[in-house]
Amino acid sequence: MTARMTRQRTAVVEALDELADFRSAQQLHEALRARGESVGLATVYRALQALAEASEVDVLRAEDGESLYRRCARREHHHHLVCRMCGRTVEIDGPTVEAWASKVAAAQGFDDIEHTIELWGTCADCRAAAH
Amino acid sequence: MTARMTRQRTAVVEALDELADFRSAQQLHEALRARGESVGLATVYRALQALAEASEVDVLRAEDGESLYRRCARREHHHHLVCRMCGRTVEIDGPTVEAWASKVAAAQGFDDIEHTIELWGTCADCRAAAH
DNA sequence: CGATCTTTGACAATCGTTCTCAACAAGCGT
DNA sequence: ACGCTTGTTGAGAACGATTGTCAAAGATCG
Ligand SMILES: [Zn+2]
Ligand SMILES: [Zn+2]
Ligand SMILES: [Zn+2]
Ligand SMILES: [Zn+2]
Repeated sequence: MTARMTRQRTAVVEALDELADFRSAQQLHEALRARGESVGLATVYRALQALAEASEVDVLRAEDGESLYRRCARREHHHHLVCRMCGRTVEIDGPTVEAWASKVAAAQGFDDIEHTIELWGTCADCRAAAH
Repeated sequence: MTARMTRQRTAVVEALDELADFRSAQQLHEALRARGESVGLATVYRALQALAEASEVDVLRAEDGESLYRRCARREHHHHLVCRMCGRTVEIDGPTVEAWASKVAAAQGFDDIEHTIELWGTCADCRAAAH
């Protein structure tokens, strides 16, 4: 009933901290394997899922539908500007947008409102690399 | 080289118009079958893909990753407030948000900026139905 | 009508993600 | 340190949405 601390779980968290940007489960699995800290793929998925439920990591969907995970600095609600190519991420605050979203939704009689606000682009480095 | 008008393609467009709200490819396929206008599932996917490329339909991803399609009234850029349960959709304009999004992204040196802004909720009818 | 050339559809294949379940190991009380 | 209990792991199967394959069907045009 209590969450147990295992080698695998700490390894996943370490990999997230080390990589810093939004990464897919498979990328993390590969990174762990490369470092010698082998962890089963299913276990990586389970760890990320648990971390997401505990709000320890943020999850977002890439354009192709793959889930990307990141350990953000703030625990509070925020959004992201993400590089499509390398995953580089900037955390974004949008007080105006938050207010706008809830007002618009309420005006239409909708409940249990959630919003998805993400910005995608190509970061300066990736633009340079593409020459 | 030219797009041909076929029974299947017009059937898909008709189903979209009739259903009005965001629907998955499989839901549309089922709706067509129910009406007797049988169309292959792969064909439904191909038709939706073509329509999306031509900006004739909007596509968005449900929380479970499934793609949902809708024939919106406006062709111009806009966003959506969607009922999680029944797919009921309200088209949303957000001039403030548009300005905010491009300013924030540019300030970070990102290029080719796109944004995802979608609102999810439970519509009045679905809330009532859940009694 | 006939030739051309896109489109269709049943089915296989892909791919991210979840499930299964026997082997394993944390945490705990002794 | 030693078992017990019970959550956790991992290899592989299963899943589900989507896409690829390719021979047969049909839209368009002269
Ligand atoms: Zn980049
Ligand atoms: Zn729309
Ligand atoms: Zn509803
Ligand atoms: Zn917009």
